[in-house]
Amino acid sequence: MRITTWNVNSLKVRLPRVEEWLQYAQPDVVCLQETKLSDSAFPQLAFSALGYESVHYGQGRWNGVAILSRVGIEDVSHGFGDIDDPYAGDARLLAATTGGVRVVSAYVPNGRAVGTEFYDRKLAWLGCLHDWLTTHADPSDDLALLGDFNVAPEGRDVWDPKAFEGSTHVTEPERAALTRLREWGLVDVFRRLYSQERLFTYWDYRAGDFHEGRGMRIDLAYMTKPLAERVRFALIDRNARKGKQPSDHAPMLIDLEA
DNA sequence: ATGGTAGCGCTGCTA
Repeated sequence: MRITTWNVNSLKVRLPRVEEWLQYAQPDVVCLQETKLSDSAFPQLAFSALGYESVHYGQGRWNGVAILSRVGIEDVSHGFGDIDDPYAGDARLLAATTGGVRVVSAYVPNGRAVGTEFYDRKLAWLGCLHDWLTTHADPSDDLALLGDFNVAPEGRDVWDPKAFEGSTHVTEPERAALTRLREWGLVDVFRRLYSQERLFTYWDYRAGDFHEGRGMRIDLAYMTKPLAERVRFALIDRNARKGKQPSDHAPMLIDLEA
């Protein structure tokens, strides 16, 4: 089973590229972030025509998450449920069971700048994600949490650690929030396969960052240990960041045996 | 070179 994640930065603009990508990448499951659509504007029929069931959780304009699957979708839920969401009103979390796996598509708040209320609420949101996992899942489950985490887990996950000093995405509290997720029972399955630097998923549109190699690895696949044991291959599809009207993020593919 | 681009939507915000 091929499970994937992609921050598309507007599904309205990106739909032709997503359709093309579905046909050559042949994913079984796709987690999307930043669709920037309302549920009523979500192009369910376009995906259906390509053989995918889909579910979407969106408010329009900003945020928005979706899950596509060609192996069935059941037990859909969105948001943190009973847990008080520090970004209430934003559509940032969607879960569904597909192909025997509990799949979660997540769009972690950006945080804007250290010391702002947005940064504080980003940390709180990551705490809620941990609490939601501990109350809705078990480390022995086959669970995959994929999405745009807006945190680079380590120094090797940014093009130049010195350039990021004092910035969001690399601070100790953000990294500690991710460590807490892993300590509950999740594995960064891409990093487990590849230890080298410069394996990025995001490049700012500005200043030629993509072509200059100035990126970050902030789109992650966190899987419970039973599922992580089934990972056979992983890839960041940098080709999808090239050409006309790309997203600023590249999609990531994870192949599971059986 | 003290910046730059993209998307939303119509003025400036968000990333």
